[in-house]
Amino acid sequence: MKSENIDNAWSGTEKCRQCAIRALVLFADLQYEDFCLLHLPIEEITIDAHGVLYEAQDAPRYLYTVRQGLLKLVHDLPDGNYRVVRLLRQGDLAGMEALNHVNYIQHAIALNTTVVCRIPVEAIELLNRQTPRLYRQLTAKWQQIQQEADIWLTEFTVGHARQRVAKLLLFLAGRSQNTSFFLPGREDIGALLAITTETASRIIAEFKRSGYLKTSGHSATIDRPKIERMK
Amino acid sequence: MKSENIDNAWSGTEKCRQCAIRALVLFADLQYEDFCLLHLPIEEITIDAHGVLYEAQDAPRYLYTVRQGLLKLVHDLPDGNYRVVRLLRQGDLAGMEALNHVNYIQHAIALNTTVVCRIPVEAIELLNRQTPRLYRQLTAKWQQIQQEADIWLTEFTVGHARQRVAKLLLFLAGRSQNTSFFLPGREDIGALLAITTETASRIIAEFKRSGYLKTSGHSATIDRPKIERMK
DNA sequence: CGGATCGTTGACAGGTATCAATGCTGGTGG
DNA sequence: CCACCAGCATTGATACCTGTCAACGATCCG
Repeated sequence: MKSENIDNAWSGTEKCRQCAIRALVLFADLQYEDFCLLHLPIEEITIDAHGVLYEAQDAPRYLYTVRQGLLKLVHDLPDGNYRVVRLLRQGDLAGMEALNHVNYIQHAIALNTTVVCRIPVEAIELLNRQTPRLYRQLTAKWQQIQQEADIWLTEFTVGHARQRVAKLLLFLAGRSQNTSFFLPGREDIGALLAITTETASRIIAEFKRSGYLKTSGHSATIDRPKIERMK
Repeated sequence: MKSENIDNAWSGTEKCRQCAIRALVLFADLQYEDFCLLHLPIEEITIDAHGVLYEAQDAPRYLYTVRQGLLKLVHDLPDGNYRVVRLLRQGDLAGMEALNHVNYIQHAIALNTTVVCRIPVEAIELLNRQTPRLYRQLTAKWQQIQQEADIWLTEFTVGHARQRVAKLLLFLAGRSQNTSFFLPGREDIGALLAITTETASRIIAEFKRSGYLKTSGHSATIDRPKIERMK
């Protein structure tokens, strides 16, 4: 389920400096001498679909940067159901609770094959003590999370089920044109939008019949203008 | 609408040190010498019900600590409706976006008479450069906001309208027993729970008829066990 | 006192949840 | 390689809930 490619500290650090998505992530502002302070290993971890990155109540020892793939943050409900409270993709951070030594609040589960960088909390804390340049990125990430949570609340929990599904599809399709994206299972779509699995299925099926959406396995493409009009 | 009691920097600083809710807020960890670094005025502002603390798109120059009262963060929707994305009360922070020099995202509006401390962003930034002791509180607050947003999402947007109203009442009543609390107008309740004003009204009225809820103006008390059972 | 705003209630239509049955498909083992 | 199975997706029937539109009562404030 979880296959780790372990690098030693040095090569991990070196990889961080050369990271293709560095601008997106935590270490964007760091300079050469800052990287030299990183003595704890940052590991790149690959998780298969349905694999668990961490569970709620796990000891919060790591912070994760998503390099590829899609993760869901799952909040269990007392009645046995669950709600997906966020989707994480390239450049997003998972497990920031760890920085406050609070247990993880939700489960982080991969929807498709996902690659993350696992950063020990102590590495962040150490770096924070030595250089001020990390804080800006940290607070920026926090605020981004907050902002996205608010958008989530106003986009995905308001209006009729058809409109919510349309918005979700646009979110999943992202900014890229004509490229395919990962379409979650109907149960997850339901948990994302606070609708039932059956309703999610009906609407997805309807979109497919109308030609607004084409799928092949979990890969999908949309007719963007048509979907936009349903919002 | 907005009545300001302006203190000069020194007395404001002195008041911060002696603040009754200091443990709840940003300056909990600060020591005497840290307070001496505060050269910018922190003002205490009183806002009447329906008063506006700030509006989305306002220049983000201040951060606010809620000392008393209740604020709603309002997100306008394209269709002219609005959604309340958070409620702020004693010890909460409003306008943390300002720390990242991002315009305020929502409107902050008082539900009842509210007292806040207005802290200039530069004061925070200055303090951050001089002492590391503020960061822990700041990140703790960010994380609290994130966590509450997720709880909001799972509590207030899931289940039937009756259950949502029950959860909201429990939230508003807080931990205190038998004390009255502020009950927002039906339109706000609707915007909080993603239900219509009419549905909110029906359910509140039903709770009142059942004796689970007693109101007098905007002041209310609940029969906690009964309400708990409706969740 | 009167008007404006807010809260309550009714009737009805439409949407969604629920329960249940039937297709579909990818993966497994013979 | 194929048959089979388990899990997922789809679809139908129905009841219930909520949104919508509309009217009326209550309350606050000038």
